[in-house]
Amino acid sequence: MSDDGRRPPPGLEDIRLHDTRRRRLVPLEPLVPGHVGIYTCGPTVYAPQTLGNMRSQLYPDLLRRVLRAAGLDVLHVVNITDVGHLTDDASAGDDKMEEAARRTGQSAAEIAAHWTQQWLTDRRRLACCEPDVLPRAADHIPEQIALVRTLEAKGHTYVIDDGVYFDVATFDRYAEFAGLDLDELEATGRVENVDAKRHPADFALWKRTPPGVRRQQEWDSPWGRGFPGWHIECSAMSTRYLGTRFDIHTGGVDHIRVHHTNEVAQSESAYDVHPWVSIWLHNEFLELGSVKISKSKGHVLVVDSLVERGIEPLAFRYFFFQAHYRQQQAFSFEAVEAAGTALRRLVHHAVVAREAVGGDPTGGDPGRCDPRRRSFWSALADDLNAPRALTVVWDVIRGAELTAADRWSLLADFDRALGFGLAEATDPEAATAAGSDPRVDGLLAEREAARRTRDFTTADRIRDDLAAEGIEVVDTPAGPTWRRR
RNA sequence: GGCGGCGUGGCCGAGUGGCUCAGGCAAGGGACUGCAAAUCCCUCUACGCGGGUUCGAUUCCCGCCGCCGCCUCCA
Repeated sequence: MSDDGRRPPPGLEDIRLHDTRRRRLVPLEPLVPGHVGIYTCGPTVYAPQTLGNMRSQLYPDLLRRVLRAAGLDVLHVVNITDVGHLTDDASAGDDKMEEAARRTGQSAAEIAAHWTQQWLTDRRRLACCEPDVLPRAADHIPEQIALVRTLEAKGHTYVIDDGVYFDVATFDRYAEFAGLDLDELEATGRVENVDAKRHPADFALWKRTPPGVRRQQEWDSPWGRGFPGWHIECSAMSTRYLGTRFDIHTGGVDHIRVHHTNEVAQSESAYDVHPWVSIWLHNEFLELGSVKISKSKGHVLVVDSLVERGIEPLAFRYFFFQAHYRQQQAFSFEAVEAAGTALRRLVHHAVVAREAVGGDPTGGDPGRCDPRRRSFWSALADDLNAPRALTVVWDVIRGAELTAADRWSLLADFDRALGFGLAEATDPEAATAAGSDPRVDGLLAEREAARRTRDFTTADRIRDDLAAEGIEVVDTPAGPTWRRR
């Protein structure tokens, strides 16, 4: 799986990433040399995951690909939240899964299974590598209870009717991670929402099921029947698979303030570690703009929204690469279509080069290839600067001095990060071979006859008719060919 | 209100104190074609506004305007 034993390609010797905690670029220094653990906040599976959500899957995928290309042994954990994610922080808030079950009449388990599958399918359609571990919160209840007990034993919790809460006053660094002002937070007047909580920022570790209520998802615990709070699952599951300290934690910017702040508080309090996570990565949002309007009509923007418009999912992957992950990116169908056009051309040129050298990626002149290899990988080593990496791709495609061997050796190498599947791709511009459809062959022969007699009216009519059914006629010196559009 | 970010050519978007400052898409011109398509070549348009620092700012500083995000669940 990994590129063990390989030297990193030129430009990828020193990887720097933007750490949210330190608010600057920092060098990647794995806790265990040669190995990197990544924890990615995955979906809460009560609803479809939007294209915006998928952005926070795409950049960890790019990250893991880059790290593997660098010769590191990567363990990528992506969690599935199938319990405990509250609709609201107040005691009135309910579990999202439970609420979805009530709303749809399906069981929480059915809902979770369905949306988990949909999400995995969408990930694959965007060419994201399968996670190495895909832990589900509901499968890790004992770990979560154990962690709450540890926190309780160390005096970081208190119990109220509603459940067990983390006492942020017991963790000095609470405000540090997100640059919070706790006094300010206290003064903002959310007090009426927090009931018996000692501080507005205190958060649920375990929620008790009220007397007389029966939940679909509930477990016995030292604090009574109930379910775990949302934040505790990430601390518990990351520890289970990556240890009490690990290298990289990813998520969306929206998580910095609450979710990740709380994860840090729990984990550093329970394990007496600091920093718990070496590097925190957060992606900015996809800017939906006017598309938001359609969301209120009940249409959410998902991978299938693209497919319905005839846009292939991989176009969105290319679109994602066009902007830096820490920058908001303006979404529009037109922009993704444009990305799709660019990708189609990219694949075309890659396949032409690949065929020309019989698929052998080991050719290429070092004098011409190495500088470009360095440019590409050093762009990605610089906090995953995919837009800059793409410019190298186009330089490789357009560069007149490059041979097919140069091109394919470079593009095959680059595709380890890009993930467009260039080694297996078929040429999107390729013509369909004669003989594959007798009817089309017949029409083309008819058209050729018309062309020979310079009866272009007839010839063009035949071409137009074929175009109307999605068949594009392509004339070549060797005769006409065609392809479906 | 607090915190953070952003405003670049028709669109999406990199980047930089000066060196012809990306790349893609679109558009225009040319080659090729009977005409197209695809491909190739060429071209165009830029750094929100006002000050300041500087020999020189799109890039640094200040102010203003506009946009977005987080602060409640959210990727």
